[in-house]
Amino acid sequence: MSAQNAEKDDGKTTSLNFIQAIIAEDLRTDRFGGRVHTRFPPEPNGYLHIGHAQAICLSFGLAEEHEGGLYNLRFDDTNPVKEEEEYVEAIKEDIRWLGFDWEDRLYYASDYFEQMYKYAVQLIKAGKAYVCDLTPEETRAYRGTLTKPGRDSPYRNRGVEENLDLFQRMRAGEFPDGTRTLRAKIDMASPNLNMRDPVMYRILRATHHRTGETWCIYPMYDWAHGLEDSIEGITHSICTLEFENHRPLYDWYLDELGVYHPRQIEFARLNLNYTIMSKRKLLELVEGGHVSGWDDPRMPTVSGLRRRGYTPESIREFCRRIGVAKFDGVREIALLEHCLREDLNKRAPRVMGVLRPLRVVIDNYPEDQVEELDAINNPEDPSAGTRKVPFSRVLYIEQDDFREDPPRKYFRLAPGREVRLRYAYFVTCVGVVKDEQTGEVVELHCTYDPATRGGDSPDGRKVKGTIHWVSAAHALEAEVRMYEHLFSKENPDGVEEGSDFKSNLNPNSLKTLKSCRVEPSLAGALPGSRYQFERQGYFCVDPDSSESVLVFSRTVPLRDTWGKIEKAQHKKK
RNA sequence: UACCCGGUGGUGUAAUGGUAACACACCAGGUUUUGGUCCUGGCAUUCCUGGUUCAAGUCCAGGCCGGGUAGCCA
Repeated sequence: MSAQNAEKDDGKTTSLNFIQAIIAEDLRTDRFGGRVHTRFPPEPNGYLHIGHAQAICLSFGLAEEHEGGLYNLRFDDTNPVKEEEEYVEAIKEDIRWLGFDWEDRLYYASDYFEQMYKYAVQLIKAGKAYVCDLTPEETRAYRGTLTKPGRDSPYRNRGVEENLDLFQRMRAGEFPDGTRTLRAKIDMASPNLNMRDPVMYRILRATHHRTGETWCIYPMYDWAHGLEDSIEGITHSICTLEFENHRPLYDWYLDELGVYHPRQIEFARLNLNYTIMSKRKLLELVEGGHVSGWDDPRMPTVSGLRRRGYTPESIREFCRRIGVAKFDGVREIALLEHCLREDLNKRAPRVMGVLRPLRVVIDNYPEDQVEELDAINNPEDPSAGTRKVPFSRVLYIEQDDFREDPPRKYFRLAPGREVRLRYAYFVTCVGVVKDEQTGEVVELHCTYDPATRGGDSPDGRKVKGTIHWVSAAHALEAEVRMYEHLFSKENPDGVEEGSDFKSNLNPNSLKTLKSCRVEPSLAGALPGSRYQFERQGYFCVDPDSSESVLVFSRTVPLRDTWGKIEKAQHKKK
């Protein structure tokens, strides 16, 4: 066994991803005293999405898989103009829902502001930081460009005493916003622009959600982040690829200060096809009314996925399967949906629900008779047991399950054809009633074979199709929201000149079906509960449900082999 | 035009100098009281050119292609 491979309980050797390999190496060389301690550091300026979920699963998972490993939740609240308490609570709820427990290790960057200030003073005293009076515009001009080196600020060589005095007065609120900054004295000619005397503190008067008006100077990300990691004793600070260019600065600050030095490791953030992940664009969808809110079931937010009916287990499994790398590729949402179906198949109780009802009268079934038929709750889980479903003379079936003129390979109901009503009887279509004006099929007449009760034919006669149904007199009315991908293009950002991602919004991403009928066992179903509507998909009770109306979201449809056949037939024509 | 980082089937991930594998997707078949699940099979891969080596996806050099970086955002 290689030193970089780990042995699991089952004795199988599993390969390590590149981060696990780094950690294994650090453990081997005793770089951090045998510890593994990670963190997830969200800025409380928006809701978490599936990309954050991956980052959480990664960072927290890395700690969980090591004996004694720990993980922190830390709010990186260094920019009061964007951050709000509301987001803090939402983020905590989402992470808990995903199944992680940070115990008592909840931290805020703002808790370290005083310590950070002291560290800044230390750097000034060491001649490694200075107060700069350049305006933001001048600062930009002095920085140079990607190909041209920058120029030293005229304030770069102020004396230590003057810097100390000015910095203290910045904190005391003597200067207007934006008039001065504290900068690290590094190298204005560095090919890495992050090293061209980066700003450490800016003057900013804003009410901070935790520290209120205590501060009018706030630390910049690069200065703050490594200190936060250092103070908390983080060993491996996992972040996304765009911070790779910042790592030299992360290291520089910690080295100059001579403090405990965690290791920053970058990975490729999650991209999903048919999905956008940018906070800014998601916000635009919310504010533009293109979705109902951050928790709209079409949103890739954790709260949206939750409302859609996703299970935390399926999301964690997805994050496990996509792995982690430095290659910035695009994952297929089909894999997420596969993980979802796999989970729901095992646990979701089956029920019958008719989305687009078509009335069926069983001509030879007694007028007032009602039978309670046995139905299996979950064929994948015998312990889920059975339930009773009422059957009577007038039923509803799915409009899609009848064709007056059935195409090849269509196994469902058609004039003269016999099919099985699931858990009930074999029925044969003997009559079709149409609307005289529109020609639309409005009612079917069938006969049933009493010998086939429960769905088995004693004479061994076969039917090609089994369809679902509900008893008209017993069914509950329900609203069902049929969701599809929010975008109709794999890459929503791929657009013509002059147009933007919103032009790729899928006009069919939500279709609301108002007069659906579901079996009576669903009475009182609680928001958040998930079901499989047989032959159709997985559905979740929406919080919009009330005593009087059940509202379901379609979480994900079942695989649809017939749909594929039909599509292929259309193509041929 | 500077620096940093990448490049393995359609998609993503593995192979850690020694038979290029796994999952999803797709296609075909079987089982089935869900056209679901499950089972079987198929498809198809190391960016290019050199070099080192008995042996290179892996190491080296050069090229090509892609991404990131010029906030007092994170």
